Amino acid sequence: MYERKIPEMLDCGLAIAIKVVGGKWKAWIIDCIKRDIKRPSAIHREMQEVNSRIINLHLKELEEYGIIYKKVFAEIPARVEYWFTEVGESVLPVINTLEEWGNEHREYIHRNKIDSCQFLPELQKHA
Amino acid sequence: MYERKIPEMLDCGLAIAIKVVGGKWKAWIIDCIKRDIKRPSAIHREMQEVNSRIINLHLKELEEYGIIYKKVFAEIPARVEYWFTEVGESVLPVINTLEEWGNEHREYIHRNKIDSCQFLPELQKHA
DNA sequence: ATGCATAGGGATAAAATTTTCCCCTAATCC
DNA sequence: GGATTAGGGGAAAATTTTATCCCTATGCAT
Repeated sequence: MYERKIPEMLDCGLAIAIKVVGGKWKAWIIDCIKRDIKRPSAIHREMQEVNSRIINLHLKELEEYGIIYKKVFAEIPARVEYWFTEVGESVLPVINTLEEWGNEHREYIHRNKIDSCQFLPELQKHA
Repeated sequence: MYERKIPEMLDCGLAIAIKVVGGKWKAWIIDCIKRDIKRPSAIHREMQEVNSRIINLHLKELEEYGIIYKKVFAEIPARVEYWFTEVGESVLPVINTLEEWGNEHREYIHRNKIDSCQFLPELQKHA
C-alpha cells in the first residue's frame, strides 16, 4: 500500500468533502451505487474505461471514510455488495449539486478553455 | 508548460465541476476572492503554507475556465486583481454546499479513517 | 547600492494519483 | 485439465499535480 508522505488534512470541512467526492472516479462510483449497481464486477461493467483495480481502491477508500460499507454474501460465486451508510446517503445531494452546476456551465467552460488554448504561442505558429 | 498526455474530459458536468473546485487549493483560492482578497500577493499572505507559484498556476487555470478574470491596474507597484465572472459567482453556493456537508460530517469521517488505520497489520504489530 | 514589494514564469524535483500487468484463491462448467 | 466468474492485491510504470528554487522587471525607500 502506498504511504503518504504528507499527512492528510481531515480537519477542514471543505478538504473532507473534496476528499470524498474529488478524485478522478469517486463521484461516478458513488453514482453507480446510487443507481443500484452495487457489486464490484457490475460497477466495472458500467465503467469499462476504468480498470477494476482503480475501482477497488476507491471503494476501499470510501469504505474507510464510512461512506459505504461492504456486505459479503456466503454464496458461490463470491458475492459482495457495497451499500451507503447514512452519511453516504447524505452525500448524494452534494454530488447532485455539483453535477447540476457542471451541466449548466459545461459549454461555457469548454468554450473558454478552448479559446485560451488558441492563444498558445506554439499553436499560433502553425495557424 | 506541462502538456497533458490524456485529454481532459470536459464533456461531463460532474467532471467539469470537480475540475473547477477539486484540486488541493482551488476552492480555498476561490474562497479568498469571495472574501475580497483579490490580489495575488494578498492571497499568498492569506495562505502562507502554499507557494505563490502554485497560487499563480491555479489562478491561471481558473481564468482559463472563465471562473475569474484579471484586472490589471496601471499603477506602481504593479497591481492585479482577480474578480469573479458571472459563472464564477455561480460556483460559490456549490462550494458552500461542499463546505457545509464537510463540516457536518468531519468528525465522523475523521473517526472512521483513524479506526480503519488501527487495523492495518503494521500498526497492530506495534500495538 | 541594497532591500523591499509588486507580479510572474522557467527549470526541476517531489509527491500523489492513476494505470497497466500479473498474480492469487475458490467454485463451477465443459 | 482448461475456461469462466467473482473478489482481491503487489509491483512498478505512467501521468498528473504540487512544490521548491531562482530568475526577470519596475519603482520606492533607506
